[in-house]
Amino acid sequence: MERKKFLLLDIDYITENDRAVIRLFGKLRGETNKSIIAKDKNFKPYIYVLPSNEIEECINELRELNIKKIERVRKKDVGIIKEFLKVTLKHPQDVPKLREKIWNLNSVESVREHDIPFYRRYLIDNGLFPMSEVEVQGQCMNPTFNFDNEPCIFQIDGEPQPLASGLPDLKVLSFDIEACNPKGMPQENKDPIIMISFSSNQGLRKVYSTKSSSFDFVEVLKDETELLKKFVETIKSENPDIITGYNTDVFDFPYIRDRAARLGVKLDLSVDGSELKFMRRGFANSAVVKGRIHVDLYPSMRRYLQLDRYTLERVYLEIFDEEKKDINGDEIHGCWVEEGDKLEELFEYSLDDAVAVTKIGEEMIPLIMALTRLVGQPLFDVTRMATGQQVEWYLIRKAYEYGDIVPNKPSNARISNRKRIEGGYVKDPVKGLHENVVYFDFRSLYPSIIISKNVSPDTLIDECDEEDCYIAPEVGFKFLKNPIGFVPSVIGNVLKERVKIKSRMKESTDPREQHVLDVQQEALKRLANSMYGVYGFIRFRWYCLECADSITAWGRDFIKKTMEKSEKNGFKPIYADTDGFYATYDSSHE
DNA sequence: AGCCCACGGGG
DNA sequence: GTGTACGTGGGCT
Repeated sequence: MERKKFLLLDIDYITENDRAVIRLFGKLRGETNKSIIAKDKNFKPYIYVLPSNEIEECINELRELNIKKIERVRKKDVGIIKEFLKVTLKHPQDVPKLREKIWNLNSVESVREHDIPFYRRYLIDNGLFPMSEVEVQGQCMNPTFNFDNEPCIFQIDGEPQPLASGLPDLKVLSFDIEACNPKGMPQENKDPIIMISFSSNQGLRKVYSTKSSSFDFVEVLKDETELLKKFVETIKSENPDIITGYNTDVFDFPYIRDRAARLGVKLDLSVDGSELKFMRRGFANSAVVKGRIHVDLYPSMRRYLQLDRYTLERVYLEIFDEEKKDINGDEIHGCWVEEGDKLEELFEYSLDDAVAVTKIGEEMIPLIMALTRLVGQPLFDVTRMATGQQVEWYLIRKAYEYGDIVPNKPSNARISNRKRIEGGYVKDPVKGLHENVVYFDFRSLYPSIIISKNVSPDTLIDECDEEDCYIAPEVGFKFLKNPIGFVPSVIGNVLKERVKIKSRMKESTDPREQHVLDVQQEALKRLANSMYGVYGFIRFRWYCLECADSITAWGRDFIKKTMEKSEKNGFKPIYADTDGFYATYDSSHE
């Protein structure tokens, strides 16, 4: 029996002989650039069933559906302990097939945790965190692997163990393609790809094109087919852990897919030899390269920066306070046909785009990784999740730890019935130019209200003695003082953890360690910040209108009282919104 | 005011 | 893939 330690990059499952097999994609520790695919056949999909009254009858009805494994379990549901049935199924795809049938049984009140993807369930139940270290025990399936980028296939036998891990050394490869059309955006049915640029965090700088250049970073290829083959070859030989680009989910990868399909080029970019795939994620598709993490930086930038526009140039300027070389889209065709200096400029611009992406990646990926380790879902997924979703998956993991059954996602009908909540207190601004302006920041107001008033769906109560609960002003909703609610407890732990890390930062004398800790506390801050408005987010599993209304009511109350106090101390409030208020200071007051 | 639709990024 | 998911601003009615 062998043990392997590796950095967990990604996870999925495949079906072998009708059985679901989890695949952990990783990078072996100590062996640089060596990939591993660890397979686990021992994990089974399951759901929870809440019986309507007679539990034995429910078990019998489930048996009639040819379900073999049914266990009685006691779990909390919005704070109340209930007896559930844990129903184990054969294959993840049986869940969507059977849940409707089960829900319709007379003896069934509801079906729970039926929409947690299989690989996410695996991560949660085994306590594994992507971008952290994992140890597995088992046997190597291809012990003869010696080829440079051939992954080690490993059969897991026993439970994978999560390990504490330091900062991994990852290879990040960025790319950018150019194609052009005399007017407007290039069309994949007629406009060829004219160049592909690569840049890596290990110094690679390369442009491949079907036209030549005097720059030595440019290599000419005889046609577009060769260009696309070179694209595949470069990714395989560089063997990056992360592939980055800007808007690559929507533009570069789909364009490459379409051109490669026309020219008959196989896009086997993945670690397991499979081809480039696309996953539907609502309106936007995302490009999947198995075993490598494709990070389209565009959605992450939208989330992390507060800007008017999110072009690569604008984002670059914001992060580095430096203008990036830019060629207007409609000039590219001119540069390409005109050749000469204009073409040389285009080569420079194309490489510069790839390099800019690498630099932005180096800046942002540490934070993205810290957030990934918190949320506990694959980095690929986390970069494409809205912040509300990140909070939700964080809470789903916590619910598992706390022994709580996760609330179901609201149906579309329920979403349209849910009301968006009334905002915070807003005071119309006093017009004019003000001097000596100070800002009172309340951004931490909402989480502190949630914690101090124990605002949670499981502490919300209709009738209660006044001394045993907190009563929200204006709206009058009541929350039990004890026990501590699920969400307040989780937010409390996030804030406590952040305080701990900040104090470790102060104690540390190693600037490298300080930086790592700083990124960690920043991720915790962002997570806590995202928890502000979650009760009012209509698609949220823990949506609670009473909670949201109560929080803003306490918030308004608090802001008004603070403003009154500040006036007594010589400040004149001039404008207030939910997050704080601006005031001028009258020095004659002293 | 409320509904529908297009847009973002990319070349 | 235990899928099918955004938020907003403009034009129109």
